[in-house]
Amino acid sequence: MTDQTQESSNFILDAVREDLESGRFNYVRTRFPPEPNGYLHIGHAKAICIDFETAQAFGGTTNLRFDDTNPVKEDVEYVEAIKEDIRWLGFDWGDREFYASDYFEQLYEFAVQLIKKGKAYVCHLSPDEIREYRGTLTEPGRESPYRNRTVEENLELFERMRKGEFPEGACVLRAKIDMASGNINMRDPVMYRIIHAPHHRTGNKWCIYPMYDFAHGQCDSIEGITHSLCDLAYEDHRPLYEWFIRELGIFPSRQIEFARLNLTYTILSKRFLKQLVEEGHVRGWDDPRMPTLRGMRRRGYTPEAIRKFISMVGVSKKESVVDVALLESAVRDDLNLRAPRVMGVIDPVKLIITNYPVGQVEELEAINNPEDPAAGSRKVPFSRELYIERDDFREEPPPKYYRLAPGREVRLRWGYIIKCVNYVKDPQTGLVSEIHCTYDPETRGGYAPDGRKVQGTIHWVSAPHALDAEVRWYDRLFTVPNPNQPEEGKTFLDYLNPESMKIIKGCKVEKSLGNAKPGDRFQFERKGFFCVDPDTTDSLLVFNLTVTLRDTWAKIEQKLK
RNA sequence: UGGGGGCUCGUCCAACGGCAGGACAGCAGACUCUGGAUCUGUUGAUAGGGGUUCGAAUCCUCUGCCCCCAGCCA
Repeated sequence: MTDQTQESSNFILDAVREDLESGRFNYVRTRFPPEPNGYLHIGHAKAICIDFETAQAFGGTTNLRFDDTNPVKEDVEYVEAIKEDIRWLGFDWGDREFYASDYFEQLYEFAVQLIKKGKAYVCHLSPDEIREYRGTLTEPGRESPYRNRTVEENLELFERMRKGEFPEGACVLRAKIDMASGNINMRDPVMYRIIHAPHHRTGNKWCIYPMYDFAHGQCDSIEGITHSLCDLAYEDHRPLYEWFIRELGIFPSRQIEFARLNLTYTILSKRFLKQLVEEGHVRGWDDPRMPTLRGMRRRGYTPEAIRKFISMVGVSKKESVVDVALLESAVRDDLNLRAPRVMGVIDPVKLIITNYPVGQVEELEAINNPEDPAAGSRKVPFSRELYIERDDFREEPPPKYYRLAPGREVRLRWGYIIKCVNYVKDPQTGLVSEIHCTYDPETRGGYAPDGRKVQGTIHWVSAPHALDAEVRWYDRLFTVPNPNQPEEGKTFLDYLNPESMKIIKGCKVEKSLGNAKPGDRFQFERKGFFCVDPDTTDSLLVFNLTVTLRDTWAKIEQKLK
């Protein structure tokens, strides 16, 4: 019992604990800092969980801070979407919602402070020249000719930058650090650049904007963030993060980096996801095949399942690719406990019970969720004509197949035991078009009073009562585990799975689904978990396949081949 | 040939000088009115060499491999 709840620790939690014990900090505050330039995906969910849960573990709080320092890439549309997704995931930042742009004035003052200390200067080198002066990975850079201007001159120039006296690209403010540093980030990094573009929050108030490096750490510090948890990509930036804080003499937030999430059979790069949407490879940011939180939500994944998955993945500094099967397992595990069961026939074939009275209808009782007695039961209509799954009947059953076949018995879930006496084929297509069975009236509810064993149980719907439905059957978006590493001459697009979505029309589902609402989740017995899509109309139910059930028979059948 | 990181079952994560463990996946079985769920069992790993130590995945050292950094993006 207790081993089950064993507290899962990780290197970040360890570090925070040490900081508290050593007195480096006496409280914990983290932040989740998205740039409002796109939609959140499962990779962000990892960061969100780590940020919020690390703070929670020590009774601390987490700020939501939009890193809006580049007006040309950002939009309010995204801030609303991001907030919505974080809330959906189940995290609450209370009133601690901030924007880097809230601190533009303060940041400007910090810059002035550094200029006065002789630690920053205005540089007129062009972008190309800056790159050239920066040196290479193996050669040191050279100092800018503008590096040793007087404080007064720098102060004046920087003020004129702010006033808009220069066009974009004319000059930048740089930190004066070390052009020979092995760490390229320390070779006089740009602190401010000129962008004559309106900002989604500050409008036209500013035309100079701080770079990430000059904004992030200072914002952390201003907000009293103790632990600034971020991507491994920023490891190289930590010396700079600490340099600014030290030179400014402000609150010393601590940056700790962890490995970002990668998942098999998908991509999590914002740029590539955008390409999928814009080139029409998927139907939008909320396409159920997308690894975005909106996509997963529409697909039917629950926030609980996603959080569970993130906790199962763990936290480390090792770059890794997590098997998407782990995610699917978390989703099944969660849905298994909460999704009501219903009967839905994806690929229907007509079944006629020849000895059942024409016109007779019975209401049979079906349990809603065997995992949850509180879910109760419902009545499902039964009649002479049913639909069953085409795959649940074989003219010539393979070994170990224990569904319906000529002369064989099978149980209709919650119904009767039936026996196949005949079947008819469509001469045109060669497909079975009708299956004729007799039922055993003694077996109502599925129980055999004589104790005879009936191995197979199949799902069904009453033909005259069934509702029409469209099912969108999803598979992996890509055909290979790691589309991020294409072969020579290929791109991730070459690995798109052409069968990632199959639209199946003509499905038949039980009557009780008539009042299902978009977002409702069900288990179609023996098939999988499905979620009602917002495309559903009064006349047509549309379901998304969330995830299939484990299919042992499919494995057996595979082996037989 | 600069700087910063990383290498433990197929995958992800533990083990913090003391029996290499868990989850997912796989395999085998039990049970079952979902070939679901559940339960049981099981396969399977410390990158390599040297050293310290009673004892090393863990400490030291050498080697190898992988990732990141040369935006006026974040």
